[in-house]
This record gives sequence, structure tokens and C-alpha cells, in this order.
Amino acid sequence: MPKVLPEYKEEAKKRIIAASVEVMSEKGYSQTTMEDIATHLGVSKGALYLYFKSKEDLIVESAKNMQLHLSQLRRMQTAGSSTRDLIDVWIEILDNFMPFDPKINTLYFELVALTERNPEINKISAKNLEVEIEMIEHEMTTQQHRGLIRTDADPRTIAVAMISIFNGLRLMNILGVDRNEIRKRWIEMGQIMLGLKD
Amino acid sequence: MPKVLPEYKEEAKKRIIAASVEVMSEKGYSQTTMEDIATHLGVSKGALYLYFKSKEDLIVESAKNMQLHLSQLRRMQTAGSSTRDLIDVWIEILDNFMPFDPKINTLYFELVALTERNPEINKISAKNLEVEIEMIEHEMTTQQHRGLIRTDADPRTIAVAMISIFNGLRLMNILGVDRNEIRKRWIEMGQIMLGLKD
Amino acid sequence: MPKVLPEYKEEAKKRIIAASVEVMSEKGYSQTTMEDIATHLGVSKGALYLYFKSKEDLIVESAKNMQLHLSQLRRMQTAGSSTRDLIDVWIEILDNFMPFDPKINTLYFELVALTERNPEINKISAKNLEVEIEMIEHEMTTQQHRGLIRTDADPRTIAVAMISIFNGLRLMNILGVDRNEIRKRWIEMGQIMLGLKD
Amino acid sequence: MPKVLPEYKEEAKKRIIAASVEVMSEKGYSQTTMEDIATHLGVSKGALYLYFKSKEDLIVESAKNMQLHLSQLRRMQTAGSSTRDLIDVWIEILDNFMPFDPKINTLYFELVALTERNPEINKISAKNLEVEIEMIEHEMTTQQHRGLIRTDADPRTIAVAMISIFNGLRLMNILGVDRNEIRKRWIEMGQIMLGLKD
DNA sequence: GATGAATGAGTCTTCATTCAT
DNA sequence: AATGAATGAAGACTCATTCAT
Repeated sequence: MPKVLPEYKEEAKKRIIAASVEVMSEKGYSQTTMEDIATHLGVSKGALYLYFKSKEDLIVESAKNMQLHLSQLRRMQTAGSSTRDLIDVWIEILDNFMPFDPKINTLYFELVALTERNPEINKISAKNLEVEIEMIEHEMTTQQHRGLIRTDADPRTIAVAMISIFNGLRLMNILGVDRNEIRKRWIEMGQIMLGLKD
Repeated sequence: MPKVLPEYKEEAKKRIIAASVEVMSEKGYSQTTMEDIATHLGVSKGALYLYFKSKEDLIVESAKNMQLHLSQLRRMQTAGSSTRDLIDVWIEILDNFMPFDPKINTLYFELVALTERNPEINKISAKNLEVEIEMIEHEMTTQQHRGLIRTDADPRTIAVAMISIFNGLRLMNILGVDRNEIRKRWIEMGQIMLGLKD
Repeated sequence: MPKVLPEYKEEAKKRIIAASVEVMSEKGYSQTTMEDIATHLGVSKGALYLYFKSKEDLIVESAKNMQLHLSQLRRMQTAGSSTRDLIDVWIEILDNFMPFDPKINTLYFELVALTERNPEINKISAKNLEVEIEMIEHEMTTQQHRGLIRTDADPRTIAVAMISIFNGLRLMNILGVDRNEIRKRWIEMGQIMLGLKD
Repeated sequence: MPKVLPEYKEEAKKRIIAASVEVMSEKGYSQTTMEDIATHLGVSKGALYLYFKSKEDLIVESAKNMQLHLSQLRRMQTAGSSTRDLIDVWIEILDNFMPFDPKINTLYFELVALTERNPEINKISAKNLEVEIEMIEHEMTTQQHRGLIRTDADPRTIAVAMISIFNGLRLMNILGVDRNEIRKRWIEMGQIMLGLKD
């Protein structure tokens, strides 16, 4: 009587994606085999194909999943208020969303790269990016009106700066730059961008 | 009959690396086969093994080669002088070193990712990055002494910002952000970072 | 609670065989999976194993089932009488037993082929064939005595001819020979074989 | 200097096809793996892919190859002359072209079946068949003019009869009918069809 | 130096079959 | 009786690598 419970199927997919991301983080995207993922989960290879129709499909879903982290940024934004120092929000963004494990950031770049050959996800990612920029831009506009940050800069530029710097620091993390160094520079770059220096 | 003339051998290697980068830009690193590269060059697969002892080896060399572009940045720096507006130097950096072809930037990320699993290149890249930061930092210090840029920021922070932003914009290029938009934001970010606003 | 009612079980088997033949006609024997058959029936794969202990078993039963069509030929024979033109009987055999759908004839050949690797069915089929030949031979003998067909031919030869031609025309159907062309040739071949010309 | 010598490549393909037909005759088309064929040839699996881009491709070529036997029938025809009894030509056709090995005939039917799902070969086979019919038809017409065979039958019908019977007898061979029985019936059917009785 | 040919380990994918519920 | 889920043994195909010529 019970047809496939969608919840169960979704649940299983999520677990597979999680395993997939874990293994890919460890071995690298192109070195990861279906076998690896299955073993990691303790199931048979065949089982993976009950939930994803191909490796490509699984990778694409995993990639979409990683994007989520990025787009969760938005939740943070509205937390900013006059009562808290704005720079604290800036700092929290790093602390909450930067995976300081180089393997994760490496995988992030691998999947972005993958994206370039897969128009479908490229579109999604591009859309996500735009939404993100607009979200931050909107927030910056608000803060400008409140007189809490510099008003001599296009709020969109500040948004683009924040995201670019964040991703640029991922790369530095991969290349071994120290976590504290990254954090310190992130903070000072924030002060400059937001105009909080002096 | 003398041993292989080193010059010739080096010449050949360079051509292979160039072909390799070209093909990888087009098809993606993990999709590129030795066959592809050989075909692109019009030689046999076997020939590649006369110059590189494995695919890994070839890729590593190709990766090193791509880093060059980045490290050429240094040449630019000393071009900055009081007679020219500093922002022009900043702009030239983008114009000269940003490959606006998403495929190239994608490959750049793929190779950085590759790096993470290959300690050897990771070390080299890390070293290159550090040299670069120091170079820019030194330049910024000079400019601060001349009073041409903001003095209320750690010159190393400015260096890190420049590089981070640059790489962050590579990602935006991959995700389809318009070239003009990127250029426009780069300029304004430069003005902010260097303290040239108003 | 009594054992499975044999009638029910037989009923179910028949339905599965029918579905199996249908699907195999469409996709070809070797391309047909248990999944296909189950889906076609709207049951689970596991259910098939309640009635057949293996795919091989199911196929063998399906093959036997197809042979039936062939052996039904016998019913026709006695229909021939002096009052009706014998050629009409000949024609009816084609009209009643030739499946003009190439897919069916293709499956017929596939199953005959399958037979060759399965001694069990091969024996059965061989037996069926022999029975058939004898049946027709007997009929032909009767007609010869009545003086309704040529008497200068071994009645068994006529029987073999009828069956061979019938099967040879299946092949022509598969290769796209037009239905009317086939029918027309069948009739003239009948006239020749039975000696009804002029 | 020597690019692939087409002769060599063709030579290799032929050997592979021959092995393929041999193994398929033995194990059946759908049970034959690339591994089987490679092993039979004493080469690696990979080698097969140097000559055929897929198993499908190899099978199709093998199928085409089998058709050749059929279409060689034409060579026989013109051999018929008034000086030799026509029935001898008829007999030679069986003796030369009927593979009395049930395995071969089985494979023949399997490949015909395969054909039905592959429009490309189906077209070729249909064309071959038509050519064959016309060839025989033409021959029969000639013989009719010479007064050597019955003139009260459409020569095309005789052609269709010959081919149908031939293929129908393949099936009997598969089902275990004795070689001598087949030969005997073939001869008498020939006499009837050609009108050589009495 | 260069190549055509061959290799074989590795990978994805399919599918008959089993089994707990 | 029936099913959803899982299994694992194949099997097609790829590709880095080797090597005789």
C-alpha cells in the first residue's frame, strides 16, 4: 500500500549527497568514484542508482547543495542593526560561512568549475549570485540611509566587494594562508569597505 | 650524435604544455585525455611520453605554467608613479591579467583545486602567492610614503585585498557577470581600497 | 487457509506470460527486462518470482506459448473438403496464422533461436513440428485420394513445403515485403504445390 | 610515415568479425560478450575498440557479413544451362549455401531479428532481398523462354518460393530435422516449383 | 625521435535475484 | 501474496601507459 514515501526517498538522497560531498572533499571531485561513495555509506553501488540516475546527476545535485551554503548568507544580513557594531556582522559572515578546511574550499572551486560545462547549474549559480548581490546591496543601502556606513560608494560595489573578497580568501585558504591572517585581513578590509576606518 | 639538445626538448615541452592548456580550457581538466592533447598537436600519444613521464607530470607542469600569468603581476607594479594616476595602474592590472574568457578562469580554478591534492605544487603556489603579496605590499608602502594612497591601512591588507578581489572576480566572470560590470566594480573597489575616493 | 489455488496461480502465470510476450514483441527478447514486464503489468518485480523461478523460466514458458499459435494450424486442416475449393483453406491458413506485424515474427525467430540453446524446448518444438508435418501430410494424402490435388508428389513434401514457405514468408515480412505481395505469392505457390494450376 | 594502412585495418576488422560470428554461433548473440570475442582472438578487450566503436557496431558489421552468404546466391544462377539439368543447379544452391550447422542458422535468425530494431541494417537487408529476388526472377524468365521450366507460373513467384523455402528449411534444421530429409524435400520441392515433375 | 598498435586496470551502469516487512 | 529496497555479479567502454619497429 505505501508507495514510495517521498520523504524517505528525499532523506536517502540527502544522505547520499552528504556522503558524496564528504568523499569528494577528501579525494577530489574527479577522483571520486561511485564505489567510493557507496563504500563510505556502507551500501552497494547499485543502491546509488536507485536515487540518482547517473554519476553526473549525483554530482549536479551535490553541486546545487554546496551553493546553498553560499546563499544562506542572506539570513545573516538582516541581523545587522544600529545597536550592534556593523563590523561584527561582517565578521560573523566569515566565521559562519567560511569553511576553513582547504578541502572544502577546493571542492567548492571544483564544482564551480564543473558548472562552467553544465549550463543548467551555471544558470542556477548565476541566479543565486545575483540574488545575493542584490540582497547585500539592499542591506548596504539601508545602512547608508542610517548613516552607519560610508555613503560615497555605490552600495552594489560594496556588495560585490564583500562577495569577491570572500571567494578570493577561499583561494588563499587553499594555498595555505593562515586562518588568523585571513580573519585579520577580512576585518580590516571590512572596515575599509564600509568606511569604518578612523 | 649528441644527447637530446636541451633547448629542443624544452621547446617541445612548451608546445605540449600550451596545447594541454588550450585543450583543458576547452574541455575541462578532468575531461581532457592524452589523446585529445596529442591530436590537438598533431602527434601521437606516445610522443607525449617522450617529454613527460606521466599525465600527472604534464598537468603539474601546465599548472605551474598558469601560475606564471599571476606572478607576472609584479612587472606591473613599478609602473606606478606619481606622474600617473595610481588608479590607472590598478585598472591596467585588470586589463592585462584578467582573462575574460570564462573557460580560462574555470581552468584556473580547476588547477588550483588540483593543487590541493598535490603538495608539491601547493607549496610552489603558496610561495608564489606570498611573493606576490609582499611585492604589492612593498609597492603600497612606497606609495603611502609618497602620500599617494591612504595611510590608515596596513599595506599588506591592501595587497591581500587586491589579490582576493581579483580572484573573486574570476569567479564572477565564470558565473556570467558582464565584463563591463566587473571592470566598473573593480575600479570603484580600487578607489576605496587605495583611498582615492572624493 | 488452503494452498494456493492452482487455478489462480495458472491464471496469474498466463497473464505474466502474455505481458512478457507483449513487451518482448515491442523491445525484443534480449532487451526486455523483468522490470519492463512488471511495469507493464503494474506489479512489482518481486511478484514475478512468485510465479516463475527465474527469467529463463519465464522466457521458456513464453516461448512454449508462442509455439501454440503454430500448432493450432492443425485445427484448420480438417476444414478442407471437396465442397470448398482447397485453395481457400490454404489461403485461410495464411490469413489466420501469419502475424503481419514484423515485431511478432521477429520475436518468433528470437524464440526459435533461444530454443537452440535450450535442449528442453528444442525437443518440444521439434516434436510439435513433426506432429504438424504429419497432420498436414495426412490431410494431403486424403486429398490425393479424393483426386483434389496433385498425386505426383509425396504428400509429406507438400506438408514440408507449406510449413517452410510459411516460415520463409515470416522472414520476408520482417524485411518489409508488402503484405499484399506476400499474400499473392502465397496463393500462387499454393496453386503450384497443390497442383491446381490451369 | 605509414599512416594506418587501410588494408591492415580492414584485415583486422575481418578477423574480428569472423571471431565474433564464431563465438556468437556458439553462445548465441545476446550471450556473447566483448570479452568472449577478445579471448577467442587472443587479444585484449580494448583492442576491439580500436576497430569498432561499440559492440552494437561490431554486431551490425557481423550481421552485414552474414548477409553476404545469402547474396552470393546470385553467382550460382547463371550456371544454369540447357546442357545441365536445371535441378542440379537447384540442388547446388542448397549444398553450397545452407549451413547445416543449427548454430549458424540460429545465429542467422538472431541477426535477422536484431535487424528489426535497427532500421539501418533492415534497409540493407531488405534491399539485398529484393535484389536477390529479382536476380532469380530474371533467371527464371530466361529459363522459361528456353522452355526449360514451367511457363504457367509468374517467374517472381518461383523466385520468392525458392528463397522462402530455403529460409523455412533453416528453421527445420534448427529444430533438428535431418539433413538428408531436408535435402530430399528440397529436391522434390524444386521439381514441383520448376515444373520438372514426371 | 616518433608512431601505430595493443594493453589491462579501472569505472560506470544494468539487472536478475533476494528478502524483510 | 506482494512489495520496496537492496544487492552484487557482470558487462560495456575508457584511457593512461608501454613497446616493437
